[in-house]
Amino acid sequence: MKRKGSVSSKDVAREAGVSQATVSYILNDVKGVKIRPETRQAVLDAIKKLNYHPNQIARGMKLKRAMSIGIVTDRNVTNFYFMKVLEGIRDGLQERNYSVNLLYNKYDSIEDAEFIKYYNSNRIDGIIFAFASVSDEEMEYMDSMSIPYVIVSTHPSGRGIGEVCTDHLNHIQNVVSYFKSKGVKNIAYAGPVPRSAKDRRLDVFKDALVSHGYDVKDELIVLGTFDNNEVCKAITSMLENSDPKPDAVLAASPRFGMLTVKSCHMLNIKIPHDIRIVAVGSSKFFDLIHPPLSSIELPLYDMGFKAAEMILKNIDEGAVEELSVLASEFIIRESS
Amino acid sequence: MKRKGSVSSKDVAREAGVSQATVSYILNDVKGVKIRPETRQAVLDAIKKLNYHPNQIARGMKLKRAMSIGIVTDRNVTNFYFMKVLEGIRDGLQERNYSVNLLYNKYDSIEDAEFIKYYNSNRIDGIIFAFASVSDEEMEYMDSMSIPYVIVSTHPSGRGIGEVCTDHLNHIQNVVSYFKSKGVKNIAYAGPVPRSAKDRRLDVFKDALVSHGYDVKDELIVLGTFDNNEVCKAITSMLENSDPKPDAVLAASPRFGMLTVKSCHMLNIKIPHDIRIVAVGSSKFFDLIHPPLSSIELPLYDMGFKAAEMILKNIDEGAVEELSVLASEFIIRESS
DNA sequence: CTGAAAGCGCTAACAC
DNA sequence: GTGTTAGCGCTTTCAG
Repeated sequence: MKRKGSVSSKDVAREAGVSQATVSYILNDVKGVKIRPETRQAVLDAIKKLNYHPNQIARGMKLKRAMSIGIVTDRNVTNFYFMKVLEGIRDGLQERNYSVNLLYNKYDSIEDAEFIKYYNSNRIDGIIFAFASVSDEEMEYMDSMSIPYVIVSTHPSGRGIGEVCTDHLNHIQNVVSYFKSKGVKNIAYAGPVPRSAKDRRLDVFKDALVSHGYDVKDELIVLGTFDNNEVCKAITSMLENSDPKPDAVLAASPRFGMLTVKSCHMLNIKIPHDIRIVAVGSSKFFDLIHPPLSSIELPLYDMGFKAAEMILKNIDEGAVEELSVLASEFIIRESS
Repeated sequence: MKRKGSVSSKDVAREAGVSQATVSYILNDVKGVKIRPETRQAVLDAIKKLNYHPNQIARGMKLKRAMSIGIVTDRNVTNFYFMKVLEGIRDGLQERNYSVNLLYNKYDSIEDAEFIKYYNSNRIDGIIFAFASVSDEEMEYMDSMSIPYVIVSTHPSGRGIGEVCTDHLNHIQNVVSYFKSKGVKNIAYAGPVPRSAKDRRLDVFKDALVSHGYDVKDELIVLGTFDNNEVCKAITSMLENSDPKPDAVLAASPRFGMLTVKSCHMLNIKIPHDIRIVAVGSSKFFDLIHPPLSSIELPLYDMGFKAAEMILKNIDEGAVEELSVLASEFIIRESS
């Protein structure tokens, strides 16, 4: 399959009666180089006429840039987050003419991780880990190879630099406070088993309880697995058997939010009449269920956009930017 | 930011005491070229020792290939589908060392659509439209420029070649038949206003009704917009006011499935006791609600994978493959 | 202000 | 079997 027109800057130069260099100068707005207006116009006309498009591969070759960023995520990434973040990343990169190269985080030995290979073979100039689990080993390795990367995640990875996350934990206080203002007596928690000490959701929740004069009752805390059925069982069991019964639940993630609602439906518990529910996280789906689920919405698009800015800055200047914490928002829908 | 090692095939050649060409031959397993085992080994050793990775940009430059495929989708693509398709595409491309370049379908004039620009500037070698709306104008333009592209969608675009879709329509018959076997008297339909004559869901549904001896009752057909609230209103209104009332609903998409369930919850209609529901389409979310929603599951991963194969074939051989129709599956969960 | 020429890392004739 | 060499399309000194 041959490429159609394939007109090069050489063709443009010939057509305009100038040299290739001049074309390049004009195209890249090289500073310190002044081009006579009529020359510029001639070149511009030639470009139009020939429908010329600079070959980015060749450009990348010369500049030793792939003009592309690897976005790595886990397989089966929770759909709740990913697309919106990707949109932000895309737009952020687009402004500087970088493109999105989607990769997955799966490998046996770190040396032959896909994203490392891609970097080594010059296919990407840097990496954004988008809600992927990044191990200390990985970070160490990347640092040692001085591969530019940025991590976007709900909570800080501990790296401290080149990292985008949100302040959603702050809102847990607000949620508890909101529950209290509604006269809630017993607040339950449903969330995943913390996979690392960095995940502060449960701790913050407990603190919030205490600071609002609630007791911390372990039987009102459900820590679930990846298995939806098991989680449901755990939640329904808590809902039925605990004493006292909760009249509010904080769900630590979108999935747990959905499953809490599901559990209530199964037990015929009325939301928000019998029990109020708020989920941490964003999802379009919160509007597709009854009642619409209140939540702490993450600034997903902005997180992606910011991550894009960061990685480009990192690549350009070797600049290591601080941790960037973006504001989330407590949105009250009908479930609370 | 300088690149770390940046060792080239020239370095490998020097290290192994051979020429660059030999290195290239070995790396690419060029047919018709025999290499002495010890030479090969020496080169392989040198590669290991120097930690050499071929520069794909340079390679692409020589081969006039970007080694990358543009995946275009609509902004705000429904998360229901996209990630899984993407996974299939990725894996399909990966096998041949092509990568995924994510693009959005948004432009004023087709000539400066992002995907056209990307193609023209050699950043992508072909395009996969993944659940993006592709207009006739677009197809015409792409064909006239002989840009390789493949369309993956639920229903045929009408192009007839270079296209991946599913046989989910066939299952609509099965669903109606299933409803009948359960003694259902009145089947309603909830789906989006058909945006093109290519969308045969409603027609097929009507045919299925007739062929199973049901009457087609217009008041049991709800055609909704993109606005979730409006859709809910329309469905609840149908549920409450139609005479006779439906005791089953076929929802034409995941979103309409979710909204039908929501409407029932709002009206306190018991599923599946009072009404049975089946949705066309796939979503992880069907398991996160009560009751889990029966559905016609699309082979999303396979669709992506197939699309990847197709586009590569198209690029390599200029081969235009036929329409590929993959099998979907009627999965009965608890809602029906 | 503009042009000539070198070279990025790789592949593919064509030599030997 | 393996080496020589000529570019791919672009940017960028360095001359003029």
